[in-house]
Amino acid sequence: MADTARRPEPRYGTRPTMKDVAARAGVGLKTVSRVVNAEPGVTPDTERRVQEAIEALGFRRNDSARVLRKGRTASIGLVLEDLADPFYGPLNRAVEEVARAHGALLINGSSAEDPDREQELVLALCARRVDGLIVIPAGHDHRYLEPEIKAGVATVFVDRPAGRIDADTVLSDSFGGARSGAAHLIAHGHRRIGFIGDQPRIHTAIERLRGYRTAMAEAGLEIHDDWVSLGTTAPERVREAVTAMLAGPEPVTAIFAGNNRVTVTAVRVLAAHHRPVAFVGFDDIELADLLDPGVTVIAQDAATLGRTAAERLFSRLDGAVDAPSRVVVPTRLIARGSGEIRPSA
Amino acid sequence: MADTARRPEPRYGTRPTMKDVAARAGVGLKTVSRVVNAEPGVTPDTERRVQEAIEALGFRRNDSARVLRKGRTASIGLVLEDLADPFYGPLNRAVEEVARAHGALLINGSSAEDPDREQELVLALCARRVDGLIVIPAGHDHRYLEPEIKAGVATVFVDRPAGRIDADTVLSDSFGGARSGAAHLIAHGHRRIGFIGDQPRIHTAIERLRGYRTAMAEAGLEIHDDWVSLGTTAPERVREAVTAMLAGPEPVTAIFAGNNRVTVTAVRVLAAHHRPVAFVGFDDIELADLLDPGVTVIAQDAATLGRTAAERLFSRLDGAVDAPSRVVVPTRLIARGSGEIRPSA
DNA sequence: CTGAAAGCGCTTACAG
DNA sequence: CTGAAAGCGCTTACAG
Repeated sequence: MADTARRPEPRYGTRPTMKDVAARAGVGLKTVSRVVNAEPGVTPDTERRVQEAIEALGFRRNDSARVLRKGRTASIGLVLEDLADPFYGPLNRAVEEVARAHGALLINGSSAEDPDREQELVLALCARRVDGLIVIPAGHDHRYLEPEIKAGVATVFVDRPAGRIDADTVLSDSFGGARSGAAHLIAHGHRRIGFIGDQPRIHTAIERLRGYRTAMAEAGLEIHDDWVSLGTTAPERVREAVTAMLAGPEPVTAIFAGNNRVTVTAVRVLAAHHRPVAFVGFDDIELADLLDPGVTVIAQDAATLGRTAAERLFSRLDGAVDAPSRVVVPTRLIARGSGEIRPSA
Repeated sequence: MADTARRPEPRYGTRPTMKDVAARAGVGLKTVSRVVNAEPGVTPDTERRVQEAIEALGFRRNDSARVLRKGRTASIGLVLEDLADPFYGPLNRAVEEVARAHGALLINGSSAEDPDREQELVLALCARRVDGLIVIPAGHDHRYLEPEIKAGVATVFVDRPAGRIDADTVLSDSFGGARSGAAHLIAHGHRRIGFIGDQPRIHTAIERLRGYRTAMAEAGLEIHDDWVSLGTTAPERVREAVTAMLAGPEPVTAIFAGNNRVTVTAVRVLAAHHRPVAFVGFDDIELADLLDPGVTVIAQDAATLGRTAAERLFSRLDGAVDAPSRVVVPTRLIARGSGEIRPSA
C-alpha cells in the first residue's frame, strides 16, 4: 500500500527476492541461486550464510520468474465439461496424479458444454504457457488450436475427439458399449427399446446412438421414430422423454440411457411407473447395486481415461514425435437386475 | 530442436514475441503493447499494421511474463482432499465460477488427507505466486503459511478450520447437523444409537461426534463404548464397524454415519441385514431417495461452501482488511424413510 | 568456488 | 501519437 519505501526493508505485501538474500548474506546473486537450486560448488560456510539469510527474510523463490526464464511452466491445463459432474472426478484425479509424478501443477476449468467458453479457457491457458493441455471438447472445430500446437503446446483430447484437427485422443468405446447394452436388452426378449441420449452435437451421444441402432439392426428390429430422443440432460427434458416413450398404445418395454445424467432421472421416473420396464444405462453410478432392481449399466473407466491421456501428454512433453494416436478404452457391462427384466406383454 | 537460427524466422516450438511483432510491423515495442492491451493513443493505421503482424506471426501474449511485471498472477489455488470425491465437485465448480467472474484461473490439487502433501502443494502454489488460496486442510498446524499470508497471499479455509493460525474460515454446521440427526433418531424411539465417523484427526469428524453425544446427553441417554467407531472411510473398515454394532445381545437399533463415504458403505451393509435398522447419514448422496427405504440425511450445501469461501477470498484481494471471519453454513435434515424406522424390539 | 552481465517477454515511467 | 530505457525475479553463459 504505502509505496514510499525504496526497498531497504521488505514491506508488508512485498516479498524478498534473491537480490535481497544476496545483499543480506553478502554474496552474489548467482550464489543464492546455486543454494536455492542445490547446485554444487558452494562452500559449506557460504551456503550456511545464504540459508540463514533465506530464513531470516522468509524468502521463497518466485517460480513464475523462474519459469519465464526456463521456458517451461511445469503446469498443464485440463478443460472438462463440468467440475461438479461426478463422472469427471476420477478422471480429474487421475490426471492430477500423473501431473504430480511429473512435478507439474494442474489448472482446471469447466467449458459448461459451451464451445466459446471452451475456446476462451483453452486460449487463456495457452497464454499462461501451460506445457500441455488435456481437453474434453465441447466444440467441433479446434483449428483455433493449431498455432498453439505448432508453437509447442502438447494437446490430448479425452472422452470426445477433436474437431477438424489431428491430435492424440483417448476415448471410451461408446459405440461398442452401447451396442452391447442394447443387445443385452434384445437378448432378454425386448423388441421395442427406447434410446434417450445427450445432445446430438456431442460425439459420445451420436456414437452411443449408433451402437444402439446397430444392435437393433443386427437383430432385424425396426426402430420407431418415437423411440429415440436426444437433447439436454436436464431432468425435465429426460422426464418428458421417458414419460412419452411409456405412453401410448405401443409403449417401449425397455430403455437405454445415453449417460449418467440421463440414467439418474430415468431411473427415478421408472421407479414411479406402474409397470416394470427394463433399463440399461451408460456410465456406472453410485449405489446402482442397491436400487430395486439393481441398475444394469455399461461402465466406463474414467480414471483410466484420465491416466492414459495424461501419460500420453507427458510422453509428448518428453519428446515423443510419433503420429497422433487414438486409444479406445473398453467399457464393461454390469448386470444388476434392471437390464434382465423381460417384457411384460 | 535445431537451435541454430538466430531468430529471423520463428522456428517450430518457439513463439513470436512482442519484439517480433514490432519488428514486422515496423513500430516500437510499446506500440505493440498498446494495441495488444487495447490502450488508447494509437492511429488506426498503426493499429492495423500491428494487428496484421500479430495475425501473420500467430502472436499470443505471454501472460506469464505480463504477470511477472504486474505483480498479480490472476490465479488462485484450491487444495482439497480428493478431486475424485463427489462431495467436492460442486464446491470446486462454485469456486471456479467465482474465480472466472474475477478473471482468475484455478489451480487444483488433492491433499489425499496427508498433511505433508497439503503443505507441499500449498507452498508450491505460493511459489507460483497465486493471488489467493482456498484450503480444505488435512493438517492441524498451518503456521507454515504465516510468512506467505504476511507476504500478501489471501487465504481462506473451507470445510475445516485452520490449525494454530487465525484465518478466514467457512464451515458447515457439523455440530448442529449431527445433533439434529441424532435427535431425529431419538425422537423416533431409539435409545441404542451407533455413530460411525471419519478419523478423529479430522475436525468435522469430531464435531459431528460431539453433536451426536450432545443429542444423546440431552435425551438423558448413555453411550456405550461399542457404539462409537471412528476411523478411515475405507469400505472394509466401515463394514466391520457396522457389523460389530449390529452383533451381540444388545445391538444398536439405529446408526448415524459421519459422512458420505461412510453412508455409502453403511447403507450397503444395512440392505443385507436381516432386520431393519434406522439410519441417518451426514451428506446427501445421489439416488438416496430411490433406495428402499429412502436414506434420511443431513445435507450440506457444498456449492454455498465453495462460493462463500471464494467470495471472501476475492473481497480480501480487493482490499478488505477486517478481522478474519468465520462463516457457518447451515445443514438441512431430509427425511426419506430410513431415519423414521422405529426400533423393532 | 564465486559473481557480473545479459536475457526470458512483458509493463512502467518518461521523454519526445 | 510513439518509443527507448529500465525493471519484474529469476537463469544462462561466461569469466575469473
